[in-house]
Amino acid sequence: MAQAIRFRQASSPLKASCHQCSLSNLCLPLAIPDNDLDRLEDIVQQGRIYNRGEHIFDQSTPFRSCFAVKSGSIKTSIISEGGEEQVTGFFMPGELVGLDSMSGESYASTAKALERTSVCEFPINKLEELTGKLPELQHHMYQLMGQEIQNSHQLAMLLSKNTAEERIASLLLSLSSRFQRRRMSGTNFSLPMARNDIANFLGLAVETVSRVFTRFQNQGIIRARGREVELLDVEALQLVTREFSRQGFQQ
Amino acid sequence: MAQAIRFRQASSPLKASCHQCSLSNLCLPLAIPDNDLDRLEDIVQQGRIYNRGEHIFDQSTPFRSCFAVKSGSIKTSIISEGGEEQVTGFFMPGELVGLDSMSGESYASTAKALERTSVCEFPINKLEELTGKLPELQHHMYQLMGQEIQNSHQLAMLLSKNTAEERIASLLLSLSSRFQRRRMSGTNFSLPMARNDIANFLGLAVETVSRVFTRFQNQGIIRARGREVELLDVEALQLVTREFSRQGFQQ
DNA sequence: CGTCCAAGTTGATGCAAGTCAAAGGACCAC
DNA sequence: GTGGTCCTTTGACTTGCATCAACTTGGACG
Repeated sequence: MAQAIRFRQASSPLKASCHQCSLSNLCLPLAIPDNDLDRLEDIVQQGRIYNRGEHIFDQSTPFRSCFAVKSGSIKTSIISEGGEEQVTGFFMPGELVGLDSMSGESYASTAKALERTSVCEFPINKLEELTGKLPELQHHMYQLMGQEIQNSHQLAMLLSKNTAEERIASLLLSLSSRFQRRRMSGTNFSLPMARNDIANFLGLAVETVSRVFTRFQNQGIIRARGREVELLDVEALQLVTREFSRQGFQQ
Repeated sequence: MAQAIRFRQASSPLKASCHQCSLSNLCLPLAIPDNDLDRLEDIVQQGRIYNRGEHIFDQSTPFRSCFAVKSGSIKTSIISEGGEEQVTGFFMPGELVGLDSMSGESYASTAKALERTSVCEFPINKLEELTGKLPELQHHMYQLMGQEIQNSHQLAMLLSKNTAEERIASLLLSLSSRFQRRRMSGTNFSLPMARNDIANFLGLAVETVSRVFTRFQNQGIIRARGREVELLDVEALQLVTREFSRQGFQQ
């Protein structure tokens, strides 16, 4: 057992190759000129593989690293003193997890693999050091964090202003476009998360999520069997998300 | 008119003195060793004074600068295509506004003075350049942005899980502790924002906010006349915010 | 000092979504 | 196979808060 741990520690700082990674146009390398890419590779560690349900980190873990999803997907959530969970995001390959934790000693949230998932690990002290030397990378980090704030603000807007149907339509469209950016079908995909996670993320009850799914299905907007989803009428979905705003104007 | 504008531009890069600023223990200087403080002063611009209701920036303004509140207070909000507003934050002296905009060409939100307010302006290109040279400052920026993400996640949790009473109690306690950190009374203060802003921020109707205020007042927890608020029983307020979480455990 | 308009309060009513309950699936272990 | 567990769906009922409407307060201003 002690040996196993030792072995893990010793083998953990395995160098990852950003040069060969297919995600280099989505992930951090995107911000770095080719000739500096080695310097990022020098600090990246090949993370291990997590099975569905395994924690990458939780709120009691000391904050050491940010993680880029390599394959699979991750959900992050915060858990209140009382044990209440709020899902704060879903992360797909190429996306960076842990940015919200940059302000403290421990992680600010909990990250859990939604399926078999592999990650790359960026030790934060080394990453900060590097961003101090590569202005483009620093700029990119600011951009990513700014984007993260915006996402969260959008979520707040969704939660406080929109109906169940609007929230779910928004999520489906968001997932769709993110799948598409990863060269996967934007109309035919498999949800990485359970209904429960969707419900929690969107501030709804599971039953409500389920009902809206069947309602959309009956309207011929989507087709859903379990986690398999097919968007049959994207425009209709977009219309649902905007319906609310429209009311402000006409009529 | 043209002259006035010229005059403004010429006089605008007025140097602010961080050395003498009373907020140096809250604001950016907090992260900088004394002997480097000059370098921050070199890039800060003394911003102008805004009257209640004036915009510091909005979503159509090209993103150039972050602003530190010097006196007064600011609310930020995002406005959807349909014109729906979601208040995303209230900012007090020493706090930095505009971090959510670090990812785009234009500001991601709109900032409005809630009262007569003065600010310091940090041009973003110069700030980035400086954080590249001062690791402590870079670290602090990451911390601030991480904190901003966390705040927003907390808001999402509040919006999706908590009752009207819990939301308002949370806001009052948050304001209280922030006033206190600024050496003002934490139990006797004047709300900088209107009921409307509170309602919007917390995802409630104005009427609900009003009702909860009077309910708290009848219970002897607070005393409120207009914007003047007195917290009579802070523990009771804390209890309200935790009531919800408790239910998860006992009984 | 009265006028006016925005901001705040209070009451009555309706509805979207939560809660409770129970019945299917799907998947896994044995 | 068969039993168990977890996830999802569906139905019946309940409720917190929004909405609508009317009234009050307060501050700005001529």
